[in-house]
Amino acid sequence: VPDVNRPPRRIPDATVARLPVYHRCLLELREAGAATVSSEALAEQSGVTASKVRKDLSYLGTYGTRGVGYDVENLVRQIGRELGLTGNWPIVIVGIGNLGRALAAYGGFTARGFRIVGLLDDDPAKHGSRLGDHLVRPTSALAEVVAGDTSVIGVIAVPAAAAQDVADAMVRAGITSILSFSPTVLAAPPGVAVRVVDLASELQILTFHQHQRTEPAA
Amino acid sequence: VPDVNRPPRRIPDATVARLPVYHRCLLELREAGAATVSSEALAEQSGVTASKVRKDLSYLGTYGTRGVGYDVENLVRQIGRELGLTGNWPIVIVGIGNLGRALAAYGGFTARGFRIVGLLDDDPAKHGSRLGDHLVRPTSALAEVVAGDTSVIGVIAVPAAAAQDVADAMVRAGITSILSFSPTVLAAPPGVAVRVVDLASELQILTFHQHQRTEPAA
DNA sequence: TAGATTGTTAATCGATTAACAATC
DNA sequence: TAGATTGTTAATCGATTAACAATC
Repeated sequence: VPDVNRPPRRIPDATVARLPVYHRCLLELREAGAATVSSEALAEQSGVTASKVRKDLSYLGTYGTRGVGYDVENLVRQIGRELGLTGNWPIVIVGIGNLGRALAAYGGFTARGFRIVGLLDDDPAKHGSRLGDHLVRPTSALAEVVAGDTSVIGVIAVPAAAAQDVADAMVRAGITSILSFSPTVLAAPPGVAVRVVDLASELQILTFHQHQRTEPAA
Repeated sequence: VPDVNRPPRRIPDATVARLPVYHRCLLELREAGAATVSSEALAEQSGVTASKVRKDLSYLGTYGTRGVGYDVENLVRQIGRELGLTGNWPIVIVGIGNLGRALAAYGGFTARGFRIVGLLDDDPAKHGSRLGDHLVRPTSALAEVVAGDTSVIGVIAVPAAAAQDVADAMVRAGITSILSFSPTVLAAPPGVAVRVVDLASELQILTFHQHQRTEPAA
């Protein structure tokens, strides 16, 4: 009887955050016809160190071959499996303003395995307007759109003042993964994963460094 | 002669990334009429721990009062000063597709002290079209728009395949801070700060956790 | 004075890095 | 076999946390 191999499957957050980058680079490498890739080459393309690449990949399993490198096709599959990239994640976007419209039309989501299942907004003037394959519907349709499918990912692009209400409604509808572009902290119960991308904060982090460089002797 | 106070002005990256959040919360608190705030209250509103708030703020200086808390007005000013928020950072957006248009119209940039000085795109069909106060111009106008002003922040929203070329052009034009929404790693010389926000990667990090929860015994 | 809350310390935790034995 | 490259170790670095003396 072979030993039941129970790997300590605890992948560090920092590693998880880099897996999508590796995945993207590997897709490009495959596209370019590469059969194998070394940690050195993948590191170069991903903008990290080779040491980091090897350590990160070692958390997933032993997929490399010493003296050779990693099989591109296999590594794409393994990282995709780890990230749960089944190629078919439903997303619902709430808030069809400038940003929501841009997200709805963004080809990058479709290309990376996501499909929109609903576009919601509470402005009656927007209801019924068509965006791609979808009609804009009221936010109250959230439960209907999700329909108990806990794999649906909620995307929030409403003004900050409305974001918490939308997040609450998403949680009530059974959503457990939320990506918000509203510049405000969101509270959510333990089982719900929330990521906030604040575009202005990203710029402000840049101004900090710029400011440090231009006025070094503050 | 008073001792020349030379504080070890090295602020950790993790702290810098949180300063915009504190700043935003403090603006809200000020709006709500709060004169002072405790680390506990600011932590609650910022979604972090009180210990973290105090440690972070201690890197900036000694701005709190024991037994009382922090003066909201003063803390807004101090964090703003640290981030270099002069209320007038010029940004140029290259790539006026869905996302670029949304960014150009995004009120959050204006509200947080940024102003657009140029909208550029290499599609001739877009040239001359008006977006807010600006006409869309060819990317070749970059040097002219920047005009040697190294405080200009470059925002990239072109397809991944074109992003490195745009980044190179920005660097040539004298830009030293770049925020890219193109899903690709960007190479830049040492003095140039680059941040990449990859929208699809953000979703993929969520699918990892979702996948872990739904298929715990992989 | 008594109660509240900061600023800082020290311990812990997690992430990065360099080095190299293992091995293809 | 010789050269290349992984997987892993151990050291280092940076960030978080809890605790509490200082002090308003």
